[in-house]
Amino acid sequence: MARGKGSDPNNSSHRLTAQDVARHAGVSIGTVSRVINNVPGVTPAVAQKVNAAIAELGWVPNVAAQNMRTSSSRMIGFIFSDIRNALYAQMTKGAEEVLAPRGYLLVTASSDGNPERELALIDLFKRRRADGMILTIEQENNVSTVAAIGNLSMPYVMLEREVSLGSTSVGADHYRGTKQAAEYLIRQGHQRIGIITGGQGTRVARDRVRGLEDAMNAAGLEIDRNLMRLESFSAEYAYRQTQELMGLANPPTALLSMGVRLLPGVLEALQIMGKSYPEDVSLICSNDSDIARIMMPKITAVRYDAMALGRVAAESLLDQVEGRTTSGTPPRIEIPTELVLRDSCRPLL
Amino acid sequence: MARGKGSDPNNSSHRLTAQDVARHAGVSIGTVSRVINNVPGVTPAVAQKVNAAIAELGWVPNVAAQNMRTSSSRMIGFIFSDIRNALYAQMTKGAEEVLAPRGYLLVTASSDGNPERELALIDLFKRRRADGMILTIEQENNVSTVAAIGNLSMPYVMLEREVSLGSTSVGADHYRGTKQAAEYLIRQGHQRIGIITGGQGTRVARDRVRGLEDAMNAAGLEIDRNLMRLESFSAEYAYRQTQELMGLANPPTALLSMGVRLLPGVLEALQIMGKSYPEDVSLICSNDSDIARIMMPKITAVRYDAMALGRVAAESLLDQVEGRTTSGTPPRIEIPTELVLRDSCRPLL
DNA sequence: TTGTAGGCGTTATCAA
DNA sequence: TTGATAACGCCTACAA
Repeated sequence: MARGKGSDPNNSSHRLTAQDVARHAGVSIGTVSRVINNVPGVTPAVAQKVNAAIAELGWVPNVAAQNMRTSSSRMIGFIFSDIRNALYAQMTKGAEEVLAPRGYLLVTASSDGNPERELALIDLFKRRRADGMILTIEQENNVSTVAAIGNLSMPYVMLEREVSLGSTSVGADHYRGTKQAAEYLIRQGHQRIGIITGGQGTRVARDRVRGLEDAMNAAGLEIDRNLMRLESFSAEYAYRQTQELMGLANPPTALLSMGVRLLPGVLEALQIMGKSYPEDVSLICSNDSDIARIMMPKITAVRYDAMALGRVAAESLLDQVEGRTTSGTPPRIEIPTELVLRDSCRPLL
Repeated sequence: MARGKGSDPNNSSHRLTAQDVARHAGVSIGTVSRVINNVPGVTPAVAQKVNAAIAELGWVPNVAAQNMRTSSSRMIGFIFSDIRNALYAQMTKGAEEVLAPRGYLLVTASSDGNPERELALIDLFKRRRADGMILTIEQENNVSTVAAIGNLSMPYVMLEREVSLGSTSVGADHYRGTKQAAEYLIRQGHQRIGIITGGQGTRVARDRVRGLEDAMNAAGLEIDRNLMRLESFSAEYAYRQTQELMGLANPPTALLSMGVRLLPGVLEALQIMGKSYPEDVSLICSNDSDIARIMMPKITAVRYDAMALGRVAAESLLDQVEGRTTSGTPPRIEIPTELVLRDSCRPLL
């Protein structure tokens, strides 16, 4: 079943090689190789013959053999927690868009955020002789993970993560994004701003918290640590923390939901408590999503281009892989964020 | 940058091979091979020595060489339109969950629904000597695509698609899912049921339309073809068609939104027209999603397990790859659907 | 411009 | 049980 016999005319049971093509075309194997690799200096007529033979026999070069000879797999590994997270799917699409046209195979692998699995995946891509890797690990400070990365003998790029190894890192400007969101709320008179986010031990989380703090400090407002819930990106976490925050004697008047998967949890919690936004609490989310656009009222969002993140990471990685690393390669590349104003915030003034 | 020197102690500039390990362990290269492949019959003490040498040198076998020798890549290709579609991300995760533990690498590739790109991707996986493929092509009746699939000399499984080549196909039971949804609406007194969906030329679309038709016929209701909008899965399409349908002199009293990406378009159209559900129109969507659960009122949905789809496809494919194909392999495997009742439908009686 | 032949790093067969 | 050695299919000097 589903095991065709191919379109091989002289259907011998032996797998086709360049040698067969050479024989069929009446040339040598070297010429076949030159033709398929576009090595200049082959007589057009000969190339013609070879291509005809290739087409007629239906031969495809054995990539394993090519890889072995050239010791390059033309394969890039991309490790993250879970492809079902829309963010990673978008990054994957972006990376694929730059890698595929250049002949590289992008291979993604989900770690479920498990550090041991991350180690195993890094090892996997080493065995598979990937030409490079894009890494979005769970914790930037996990010793064994960082050690494994440090031992990597291939180029890599950290995506939305940063380790102290001097490696190139690509990420969105969450600092500015969060600061801008907070400033917008503060301008509307909010003084108690809650934040729910995850990614502890990553630059993403640090940048967001710092953005909020800097905005508060600049406005001379007091920071209430109890309004910061920083332990997870899951919807369930958002659900519980929203209930806790809104149940406080002195609840926040505005809430920052920073992380794609959090918003459904926040909304569900508000619904079950009979609270509504922006009346009971002003709401800003990150990243932008269908939900933010569709909900009534529509939800103000910190938006950034996740596909660009993947694209830029891939480009930067290829620069390293192909040895184009311009002397002053920036160790950090930032993708801008944008505050999309909608109807989920209420002025308190 | 990001180019470690590895943990290789005797840091020679030459890449490690099994030969180096053999020398270091004082055995022959054949023994090294036997150890890493767990070939029975190696003296434990010798295996010990070899493993120590491997660890000390930090050697990892060259997969390209292994692939070439064994002519197996332990790689499975998965082609679909776009990884950003949540459905494909879920299928990918499901497939990865069965393939990874068994040592197979899952490689996904987005075709953007472009038949030419599908052809190129099929060719790509042939060159890369994939051990098998999971295919979710755009049109089941595209001659060149089907020809390419027919010429495949490797096992494959069609996922949510079906071609007349006798190949195994895995899919959700959209027929029953849609029929059940329609019956539920009919029981509530609806007689004019609109449907928006895409995937023309795929079994998915045929099954859905047939499900609706059978339910209508069984109830002795007349089918209005003008209420069927079957051309695309995009949100924009849903947006336009919803407006058209609801703007009809005699609009549908219920609407089936069959396709993950359609719902936001439907909702946006209703909002802009100042219509609301279930008052102005009853609504059922497929697949279930955060949006369906979070919107107020919550939206009744045809749910199915997309990860299971990926899992089952991968298992069925491995059965073929590893030659386990039980004589009576079912050519079609169906994943059940379930109607999740919520608050988006209004009885007309 | 084209042919020849060595070697890439494994696995697997055959002896020892 | 272990060692030597011939493939696997291609690329690439080097020769012709």
